[in-house]
Amino acid sequence: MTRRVRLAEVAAHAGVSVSAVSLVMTGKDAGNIAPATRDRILASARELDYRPNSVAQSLRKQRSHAVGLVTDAIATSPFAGRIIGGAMDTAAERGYVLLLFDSQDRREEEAEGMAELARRQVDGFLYATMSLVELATPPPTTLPLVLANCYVGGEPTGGVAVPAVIPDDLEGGRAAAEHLLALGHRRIVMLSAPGAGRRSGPGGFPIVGNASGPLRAQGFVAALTEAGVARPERAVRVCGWDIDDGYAGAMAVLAGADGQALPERERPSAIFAVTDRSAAGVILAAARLGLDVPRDLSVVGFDDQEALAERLSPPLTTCALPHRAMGEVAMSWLLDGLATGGSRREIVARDAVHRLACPLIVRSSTAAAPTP
Amino acid sequence: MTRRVRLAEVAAHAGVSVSAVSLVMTGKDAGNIAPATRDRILASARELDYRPNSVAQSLRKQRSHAVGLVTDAIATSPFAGRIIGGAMDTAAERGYVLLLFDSQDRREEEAEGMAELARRQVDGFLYATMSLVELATPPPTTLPLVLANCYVGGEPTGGVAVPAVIPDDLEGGRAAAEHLLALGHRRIVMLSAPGAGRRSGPGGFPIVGNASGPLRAQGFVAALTEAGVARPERAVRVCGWDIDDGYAGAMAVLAGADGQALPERERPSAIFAVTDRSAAGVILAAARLGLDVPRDLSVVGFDDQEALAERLSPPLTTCALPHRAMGEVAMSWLLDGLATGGSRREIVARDAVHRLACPLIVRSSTAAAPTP
DNA sequence: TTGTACGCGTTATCAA
DNA sequence: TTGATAACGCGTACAA
Repeated sequence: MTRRVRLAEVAAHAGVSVSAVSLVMTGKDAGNIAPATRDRILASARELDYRPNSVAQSLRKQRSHAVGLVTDAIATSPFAGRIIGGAMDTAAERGYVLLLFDSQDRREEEAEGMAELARRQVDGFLYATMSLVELATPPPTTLPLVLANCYVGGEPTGGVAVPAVIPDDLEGGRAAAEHLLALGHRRIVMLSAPGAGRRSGPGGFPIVGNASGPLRAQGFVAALTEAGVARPERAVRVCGWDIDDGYAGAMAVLAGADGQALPERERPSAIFAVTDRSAAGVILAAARLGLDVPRDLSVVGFDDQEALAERLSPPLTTCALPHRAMGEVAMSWLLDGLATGGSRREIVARDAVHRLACPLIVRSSTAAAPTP
Repeated sequence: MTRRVRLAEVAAHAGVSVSAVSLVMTGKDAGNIAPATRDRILASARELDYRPNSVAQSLRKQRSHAVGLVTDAIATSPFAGRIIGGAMDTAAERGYVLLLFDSQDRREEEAEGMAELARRQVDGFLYATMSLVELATPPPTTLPLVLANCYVGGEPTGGVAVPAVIPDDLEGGRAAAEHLLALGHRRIVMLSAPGAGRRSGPGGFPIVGNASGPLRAQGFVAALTEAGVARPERAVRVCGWDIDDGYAGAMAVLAGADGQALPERERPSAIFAVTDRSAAGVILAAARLGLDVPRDLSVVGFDDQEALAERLSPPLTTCALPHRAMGEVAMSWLLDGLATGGSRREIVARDAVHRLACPLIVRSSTAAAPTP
């Protein structure tokens, strides 16, 4: 165990004062320290393997260069962890480190978790959620704050909005629908998922609920409406987020009471599933019914979930959630704000909520509609 | 923005000395501070909302009560993030906070990432990997260290082994096989995955590779051998980890050259897939072939992956990877070690590598073998 | 029982 | 161009 080397030891080793070493280590030596002295100090530092103690630096400079990463379940979620990757890389690039607090959906613990991190003198917070949710109230902190994958609904609290970076689920839904329409599909069903249900733990700040299902459906309906499809709202069925939900939904739509596939004209030629998992259920249902994807049925998913969308048989056409980009952009905003003074208001000076595109990834689960 | 309150301000407010406040705040007031004074101090602290500055505490006490959580891709992985959950809860319970560094599989960055955290004065490290891997060399640090979901292969370096907590994949594989055998299956195929391929980035420490596939296969073969099944090694096919791998593997085993399902006696009555994802592919293949699960084919997976195993149609019988427990146990070891002196040797005093059971979760994808 | 003084490792100010 | 010294906020021996 190599002992920790203090700055003072480097000074002694090089035969100079601590301030000289400090100036050199912080790069403020230009015009202050003779090059020869500088080199001697650097040599000593290297030889002793000196590493500045950032705890002491934080105390002295009143800046920790650490930010709190607070998440609801993201560190344990199937795929949204990419937000962490983006945030971490961006932070590391700029010399920041991440203090993690994941409430694992016990929202009432978030307040004390954030308080603990504040006690640790984090310079600001990134608050990220597993799925797109509307928060009824901002996370409880007075430190600089940026949201990722969530946003504060309603009117700005106290006149100051909380900056947020979220995916553009609505446009994603529209893109998915337009892709199918362009392929000639007209009998299209969307398997959606329930929207906002108000939730909140005791002592936790309230959230309004998952918002992405309805948004995707809204974009879907808009596209169908513009294409002149009659009564597109009826094409939306509210099922759920998971494989079994997609399976059940597809069965209900594709099969008759006898459990056999309906005749081609009576069943949809394409299904837009609200998640890749749901789409996996659809593909499974199609297989059970003897329907070939994409010949008999086109399927579009949403999320571009790792190890799923690309690996299905056939590989799934889907809308990619820009998780990594959300992490990067949100962290950039936060650090920019910290650099230029740190007041939350300055961060907000940009758009309060910024939407990132969900690009459509076309794979093999979609094909032209059968010609009538 | 409520200004930060220092201990000195509390002292002034309560009309006492700083040391009195300090004694009370650290709980060392018994027999030192008059109860009345104590209450006055507590009242002032509450009123001013005083929070001890842990940066200053760390500097003074030379302990940060922070540990570095270093991961290869875990924060961004489909399911292994449960390790983080377990580690975080255990740490929080004991007043520790987590500094996150995720290399996102860029192993050459781990050394400098850990160095940065060491600079931040973390008291120790938890090193966790996404999948069970054998490391050729321990992560580069002299601080107390515990591994989760990975272990250092070969002889202990420098005479001191690195403590590790890993899943017992071998016993899991055995349990899966025994479950199928108990159901009367004899024609069982395992769809395994390739094992250790030596990897390493420039400057990164080498790892030997993923070890769980071969271990699961080894347990599987052992069970079959004990049951008297002939040539069980031939029952293992090396495919891959993902849905498409399982799909292809199942097709190869269940279907003939014409793409139709083989007659019952010529195909396996049960398939053990190396992961739940692979098992999903198997189920999909069975559906395409018109085979019913579990009537015509029993399927067992491995991992108990969230939002997958339980949500498949039918819900999947599988071996649960004890991710959360690994995080908890590994963190407990680390913190115990830190408490009792902190030398790595003391942590090792327990077993160097501890294997956690992978309990079999029986759901609906397995049933008795068809009677001959 | 309370208060004083010093140290933790660093940076910033100011004098030499 | 350098070096001594005072903070940063807290913990703790030791003196009062």
